[in-house]
Amino acid sequence: MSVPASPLHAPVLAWYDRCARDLPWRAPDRTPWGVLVSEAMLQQTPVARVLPVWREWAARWPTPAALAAEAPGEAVRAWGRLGYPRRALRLHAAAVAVVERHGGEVPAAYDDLRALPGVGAYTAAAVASFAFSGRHAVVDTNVRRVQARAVTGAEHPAPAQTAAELRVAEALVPDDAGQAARWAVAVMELGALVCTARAPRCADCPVRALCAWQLAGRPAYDGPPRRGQAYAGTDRQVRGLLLGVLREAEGPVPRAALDAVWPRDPLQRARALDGLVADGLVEPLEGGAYALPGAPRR
DNA sequence: AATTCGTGGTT
DNA sequence: TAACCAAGAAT
Repeated sequence: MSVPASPLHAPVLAWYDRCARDLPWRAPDRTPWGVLVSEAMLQQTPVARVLPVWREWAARWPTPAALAAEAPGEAVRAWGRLGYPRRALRLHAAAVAVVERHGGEVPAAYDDLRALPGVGAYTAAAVASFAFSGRHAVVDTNVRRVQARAVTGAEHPAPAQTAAELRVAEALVPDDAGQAARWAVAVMELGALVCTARAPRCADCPVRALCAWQLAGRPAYDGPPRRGQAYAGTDRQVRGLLLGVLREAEGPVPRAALDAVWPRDPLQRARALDGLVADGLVEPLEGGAYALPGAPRR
């Protein structure tokens, strides 16, 4: 029997039991691989856009071995418009690594997960917690925001994660591993549904009475300015346009078809294409055509 | 440690 | 409408 270490635990856990979304990667029949796929897709991409793609992947590649047997370009193609397509490449590489290093089973240990391509501190902790009920501090943008408000009393967390934040998160992890896993998913869900960045639904918050930000009178954010993400006209936009052509094409695409999507700046276009090739997202073929990456040669 | 890396919905 | 924001990772 574990004693709650924080008054936040009970209300947040009760709220989660009542209000949690019914997401397929939380279903009883989920697999660790399905959890890992969901976490990769959810890095910087909203749940609503991940759902249909995740279902497609779950049906097509139900195991790491199934994905590992495909050409990496198929993962990039099936990634669709989720954004940051390097994630698709890394997830494919992670599947290969799981087959080679772990006999095709997604590992449960944090360090083994963290060593997989595309798996950073957050994702390793999330998979270890959600798929294996491991005891870890799972700190994403939602958790950072909930902590900033409920614990620290600030409207927004600092632009980058601090050591102090991690200490707060670790101090909040319940002693019992099963409870820790429930807490991890619950506090994250609270940040996603109630303690949102722009217009928090404080009237629906289970810890409103305990929230340091509420008790301080909801002071406005006074930290360093948070930079936005420019997109129009950037290399990222050009890369997206180029890769979009290759994704939609059945086979190799002539150079001219790529040139057509960004005619106004050949220099930038070349830089973007070179970058895609350097990242392994695009393969130059003999004869001047381009394609999504095929099976690695050995 | 600061940048780079997509895409689209919301306000 | 332009800005903001979304379960980050790698370098």
